[in-house]
Amino acid sequence: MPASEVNDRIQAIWFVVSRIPKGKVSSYGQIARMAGLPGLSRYVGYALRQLPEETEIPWFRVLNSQGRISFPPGSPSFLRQQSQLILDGVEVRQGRVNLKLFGWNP
DNA sequence: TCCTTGACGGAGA
DNA sequence: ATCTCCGCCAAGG
Repeated sequence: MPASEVNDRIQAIWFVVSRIPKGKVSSYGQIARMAGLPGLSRYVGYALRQLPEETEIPWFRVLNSQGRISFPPGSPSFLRQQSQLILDGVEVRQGRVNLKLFGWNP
C-alpha cells in the first residue's frame, strides 16, 4: 500500500468534508461515497482523526447514519462537536440531529 | 502474518 | 425509539 495513495484518500475525504455548508450535517457513509470510497465509512473516521486541532475543516458536521455524534456522551470531543454544531445553528438534542432538517443534500 | 481496534452501517428483536 | 449483533475494511501492533 503506497503511502501516497493513503494520502490521496485522506485528501479526498478532507475535501468533501470541507464542502459541507454551515448549518448542514453529513454522515461518514455519505462522505465516503462522495469521496469515491464507497463502503469505507470507518475510514472517514480515521481520516478525520488525522486532522490537527486547529483545522478549519468542519469535521464536527460529520455524524453517524442516525444523525448521532459518534463520541461518548459527555466526553470532551462530544462536547466540542456539540457546541460547534450549535454555533452553526444546528439543533442538537441528546447528541442527536434531525437529518431530515439538517442533512446535506447536494 | 495474524489479531485487535475503530469518530461505521444495516438488519433484526 | 433503543439495543444487539454482525459484516465491513484499513491501520497498527
